[in-house]
Amino acid sequence: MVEREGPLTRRCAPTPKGEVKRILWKPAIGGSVVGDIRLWSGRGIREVASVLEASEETMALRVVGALRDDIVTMALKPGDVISESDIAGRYGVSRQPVREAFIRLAQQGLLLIRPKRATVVKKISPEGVRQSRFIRESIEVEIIRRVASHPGEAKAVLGELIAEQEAASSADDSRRFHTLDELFHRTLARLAGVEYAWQLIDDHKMQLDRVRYLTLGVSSSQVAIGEHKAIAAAVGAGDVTGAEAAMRAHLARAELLLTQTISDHPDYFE
Amino acid sequence: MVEREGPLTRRCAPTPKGEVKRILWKPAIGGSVVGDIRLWSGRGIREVASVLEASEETMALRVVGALRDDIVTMALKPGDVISESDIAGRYGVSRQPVREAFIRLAQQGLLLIRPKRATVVKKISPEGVRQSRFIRESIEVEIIRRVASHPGEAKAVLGELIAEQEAASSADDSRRFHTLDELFHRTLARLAGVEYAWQLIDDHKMQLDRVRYLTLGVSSSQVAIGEHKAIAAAVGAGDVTGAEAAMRAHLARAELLLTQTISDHPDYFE
DNA sequence: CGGTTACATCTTCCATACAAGATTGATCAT
DNA sequence: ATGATCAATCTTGTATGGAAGATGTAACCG
Repeated sequence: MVEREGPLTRRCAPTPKGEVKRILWKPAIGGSVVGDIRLWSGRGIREVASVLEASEETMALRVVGALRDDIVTMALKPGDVISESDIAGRYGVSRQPVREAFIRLAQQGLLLIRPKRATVVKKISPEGVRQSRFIRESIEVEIIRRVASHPGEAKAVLGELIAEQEAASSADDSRRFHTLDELFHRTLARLAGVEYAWQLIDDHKMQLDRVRYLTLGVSSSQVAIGEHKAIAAAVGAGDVTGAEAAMRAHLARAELLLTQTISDHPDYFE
Repeated sequence: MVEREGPLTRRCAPTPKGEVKRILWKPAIGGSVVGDIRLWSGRGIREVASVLEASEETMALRVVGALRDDIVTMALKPGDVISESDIAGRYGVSRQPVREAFIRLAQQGLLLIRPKRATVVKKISPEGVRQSRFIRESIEVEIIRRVASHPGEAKAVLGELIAEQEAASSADDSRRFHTLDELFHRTLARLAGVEYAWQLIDDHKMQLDRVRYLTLGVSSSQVAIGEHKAIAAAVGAGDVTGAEAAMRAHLARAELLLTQTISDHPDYFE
C-alpha cells in the first residue's frame, strides 16, 4: 500500500542547504555510532543495538523502521514498556515524530497504546497468530492452485531457489535460510500474478515473523526443504490437488512450532 | 486488531470533571448541529454532511471516524485535496489530532500524503481492488469449505438472513440490503470460527466498499439473493465443492460491476 | 517573446509548552 | 495494622509557533 510519494517537480534544483542539513543531522541521530551499543533504561536496563540511519526520509519514518526492527528481532520484547520521551531521547528527536511512529506501529499491531498510561510492546496473541496463518494459508492455497494450473517457468525458478536454500542450510546460516524461505513464498505469489496482494498482508505477516524469529535454529530446515521440494514437484507436474495438499502440510507444521514456542517463552504471549 | 484499550484501575472514582468536559466539548465539535450541513471551502466549495459526535474517544479518533465516513460515502471524492488546517478549522480542533488522523487513514489506504505538498483522497486503484478481492475470495472460499464440511446450525441462520434480505429488496432499501449482504458474509466467517480473521481484512475491504457505494441501486439485488440462496443450499446439503463453486460465482459477478463503475466514474480511478 | 529568477504563499514536518488522566508512594487518620 | 487521601510524577493528548520544502506568479533579463 503506497502511503507516500516523492516530489513531482523538477523545476528547482536541489537546494544546497540539503547537504548541510544532512551533516547536521548525522551526529544528532547517531549516524557516527552505527553498530554501536548503547545503554537505555526502560523499566530496567537493556541493550538495544539498532540506530537510525541518515537518509532522506522523515524522522518519523526512520523511527518506525528502527523500532519495527527492534520488535521483530526481539530486541524489544513483548511486554516491554516504552514511552515517547524514552525513544525521543534515545534517537535525539522530539516527541512528535516518535508519537507518529507509535501510531503507525500500533495500527500494525506491534504496539499497544494505553492512553494517558503508557505504550507497551504488544504481546503475541496465539489466537491472532492462528488466524493470521489462516489468512495466509487461504491465500497461499489459492496461489498454488493458479501456479500449478499454469506452471510455465515455475519449475526452473523454484528449483533454483531450493538449491540456494540447501546451500544456506549446509552452511548453517539460519538468517539467510529464513530470507530464502520468505522469497520462496513471495516468488509463488509473483508467479500467480498477485504479488501486490502479498504486500497487502505484510502487516499480518509481521506477527508470524516474531514467532518465527523465536524459532530460529530450532526449526529443522531439512524438513522445510523437503516440503518445498514436494510443492515444486507437484507444481512442475501440473498436479493441482497434489500441490495444494503439499502446501497445506507445509503450513500445518507451523502449528507445532507455535505450541512449542509458547511453552518455551510463556511471557511473550497473552 | 485492538490498537488501544481502556483504563485498568478502579481505585479512584471517576473525577467529576468528566461531565463538565463533555459539556464543554459539545459546542466546540458541533454536537449541537449533528445532521446539519455546513459549507466548507477546500479547493472549491463543497458540502460535507458528517460532523463529530461527542464521546469519550480522543479527538484524533473522532476525526478518523468522521473522515472515513466521508470518504467511503463519497462525500469526499477521490482526488479531492484536503489539508490539516482545513479539517482542523472544520471540526474546531487544532492541527495536531487532524494530522494523526491523516496518518491513520493514509495507512489504511484512504489518503495519500504528499510530503510538504498536500494530502489528497486517494483515487481507487483498479488493480488494488482486484487484488483485495483476490484476498477476500481466497478467504471466503476457505470459509465456505469449513462451513459446508460441518453445517450445523448454518442452514437455519443463513435462511433467516436471506429472508430479511428479500424483505429489504422488496422495500427498495438498498442501504439496508448492503448491510445485510455484509452480515451474510460475516456470519459465514463466524460459523467457520474465524471472525477475527474477518476483522483483520477490514482495512482492505474499505477499498471494495468505496466501489460498492458507487454501485448502490445499480446492482440487481434479486440476482444477489439468488446467489446467496444457492450458497446456503449447498452448505445445508454439505456439498463442499458445490458451495465453493457457488461462492466463486457470487464473487465473480463483482468484476462486471467494477468495470462498469470505472467507465461510469473514470475520474475516481487511477 | 521565451526563459530564468526571486518572492509570496501554500503545504507538511518538527519542536516545545501545557493540559489532563493514571500511577505510585507517602502521609495521615482511625 | 489498616484504609483513605493527597501530592509528586509518571504517561499520553492537544495547541501553537516556526522551519523547510514545493508550487504558482510576477518581475526581470536575454
